[in-house]
Amino acid sequence: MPKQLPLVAMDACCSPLAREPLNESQAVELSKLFKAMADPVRLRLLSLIASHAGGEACVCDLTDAFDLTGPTISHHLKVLRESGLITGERRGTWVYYRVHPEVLARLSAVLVPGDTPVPA
Amino acid sequence: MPKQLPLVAMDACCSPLAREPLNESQAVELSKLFKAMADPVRLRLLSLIASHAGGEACVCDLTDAFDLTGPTISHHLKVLRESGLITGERRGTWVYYRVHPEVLARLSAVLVPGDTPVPA
DNA sequence: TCCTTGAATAGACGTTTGTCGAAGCAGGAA
DNA sequence: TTCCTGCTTCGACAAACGTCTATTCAAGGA
Repeated sequence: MPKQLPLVAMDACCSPLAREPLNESQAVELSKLFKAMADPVRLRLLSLIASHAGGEACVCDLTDAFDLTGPTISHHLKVLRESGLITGERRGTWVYYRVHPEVLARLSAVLVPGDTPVPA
Repeated sequence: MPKQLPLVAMDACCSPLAREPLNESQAVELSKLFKAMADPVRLRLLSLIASHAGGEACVCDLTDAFDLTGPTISHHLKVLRESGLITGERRGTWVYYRVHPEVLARLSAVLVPGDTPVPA
């Protein structure tokens, strides 16, 4: 319901870092993903959602895990959403988030030399 | 010679994100690595070094690839060094950098569910 | 010795980011 | 309707970040 944004993440990107030098736009795309993960709170949010039973977690669960205000958690969730790493869906009173594992897998593949060249 | 700093990266960290929730200190450690990679210039530097013949590149090669001043490149290399992703060595007039592939591999493993639990 | 060149450090400056309190919106219950 | 609760948006502010110029250091060559 927060209207899924660009989803830049999906077409990001690139053969492994060590195979050939990234060009500038590839680097910009990739850096958006890394930027989204470059915060301890967001990493924990991601991990909480990913490891939660059923593959999704509601915001209320997430907020309780931190000493931060609601708006701050909401802000971090928005950053993760806009980077394409998670999606949120409202069901009745609560909003549930789940991760996009393919995006994490892509990112993972970029870091190591052995993996998929770039499936599409 | 720029004196290898903490190398925090080596003991960072963690079973895959989706296996169990990261605790706070794990998240802080991991976020340092992601922060180091959360910039297009640093990603390209990393990629240039990793993909360079012989596995190393001298600063002069790197500087030429960007429209940025020497000090700026030097600053980014320092960030990468302090995160443990690369090392620099002076040989005569030039300084050569190489990446630590194990650190990238660790990071990669954290992102996907299937991989090594956490070898130690 | 002095000079030149490659690289790192110091300090300044504008931009981005993380956090908050206050206000707004969406659903459900009375 | 009105009220309450869960979540998001808005606006502000301090801290962190990326870039620059000027300076310093390190190594070699005259």
